Amino acid sequence: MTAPNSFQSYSALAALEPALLLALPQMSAPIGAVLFDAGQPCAGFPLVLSGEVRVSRHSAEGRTLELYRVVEGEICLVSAASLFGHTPLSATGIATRETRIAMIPPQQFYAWLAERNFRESVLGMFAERMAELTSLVDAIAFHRLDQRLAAALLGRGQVIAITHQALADELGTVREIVTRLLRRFERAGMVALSREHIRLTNVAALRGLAN
Amino acid sequence: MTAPNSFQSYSALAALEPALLLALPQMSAPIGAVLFDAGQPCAGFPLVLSGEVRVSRHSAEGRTLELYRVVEGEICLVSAASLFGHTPLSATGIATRETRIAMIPPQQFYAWLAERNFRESVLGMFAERMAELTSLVDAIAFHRLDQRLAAALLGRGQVIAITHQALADELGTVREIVTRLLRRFERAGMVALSREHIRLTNVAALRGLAN
DNA sequence: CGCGTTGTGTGACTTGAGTCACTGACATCC
DNA sequence: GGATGTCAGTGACTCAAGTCACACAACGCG
Repeated sequence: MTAPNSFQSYSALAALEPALLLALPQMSAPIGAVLFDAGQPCAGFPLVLSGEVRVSRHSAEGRTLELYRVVEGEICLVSAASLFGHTPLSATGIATRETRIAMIPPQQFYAWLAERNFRESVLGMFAERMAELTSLVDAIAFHRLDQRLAAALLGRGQVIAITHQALADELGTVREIVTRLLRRFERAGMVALSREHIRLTNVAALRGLAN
Repeated sequence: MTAPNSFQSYSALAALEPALLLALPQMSAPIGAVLFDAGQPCAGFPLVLSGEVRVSRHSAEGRTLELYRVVEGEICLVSAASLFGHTPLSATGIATRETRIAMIPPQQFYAWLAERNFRESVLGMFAERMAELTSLVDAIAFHRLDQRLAAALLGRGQVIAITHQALADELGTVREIVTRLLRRFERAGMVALSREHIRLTNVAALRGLAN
């Protein structure tokens, strides 16, 4: 099922020998599978060939906060940092759907970093992720949850299929709060709610709230 | 005043030609000087030769949250990320005291990244900082302010000379809250307070609170 | 020494967020 | 078509954190 060009969404890999890429160990994971966990050493640099990985931190009380998601062609900040510093992983990666990844073993990864093309591409994507993480810090520290929820709803199309619990896990809060805020949005005419579905009825207002 | 070995606290630079290092532009900044600001392009990779730089985000309401500090021998995560990605800086850097820095111009920085020694050292420090930033996210999202304040007090010696406002700026909160929490700590026998000074009287209890 | 500046302490009040304990609504699978 | 599990909605309550508006002490300078 893995076509020779499964890697083509990674520009970082463009200049590398295709045979080397095909020799990389691959694995597929079902929805919900834990691909790596905070505290563990990093097994290698993951390339998402298909599917999606959710990277998050978990609190002692069972709450969850999403740091970012990785889809085909993107890199994982936490894995990269862990490899760079030979330090344990600082977050957990879970497949949000059936996901296929290839792993670049650590030694291979270090060697490829010597290649200008690979390095600059990886570091470039790395930097984007860093900026996102910094905005996340800022959002959590300075913005109210309704603003963050509004922001989370935007850019996913008109109709969003998601449970309130899943939104709570993204935002680092609990289900009841998401429900309450969504109902407030609904009363304000910004969204229409139904089981597992949120339809945006006033995108401008949501955008205004999100700033 | 810049001895030829001002760079020696940077192991990343050990293998580089000393003449190149001495040719780097240097500047000194007084306490409170803004060395770089969020949104600007990054002027180069700063090496702190002496002094200290505080890197923080600022909210619209005038609150401040410290991301990390850079002293001699350390690197600046935000500057590095900005250079890697050719993206604007995502935070602001301010000298906390008289500070002397050397700037590695962007082109020079990219060139040196090709050197294995420089690259691995820079990326290694980068990774440590990333892990700290991830813990910060987690702390803000999941921990109460008293816990974070307790943590902020530890590891600075028995007697800390700082204003409540400065602590508030580190934690991303306001002065009154810090005052209130510190008084609570005092009543619980954990600290003794006096103008601009906090003396830790029960480190174990503070550590317990901080987890 | 007097006086402005800076740093602290506090009380009253507001509000955002989380917890608890339920009630239903819907979905689907024997 | 009842039984079961997942989602969603809600009211009552608690609490952490922030805001406002002060009072006042210590400092340091002319």
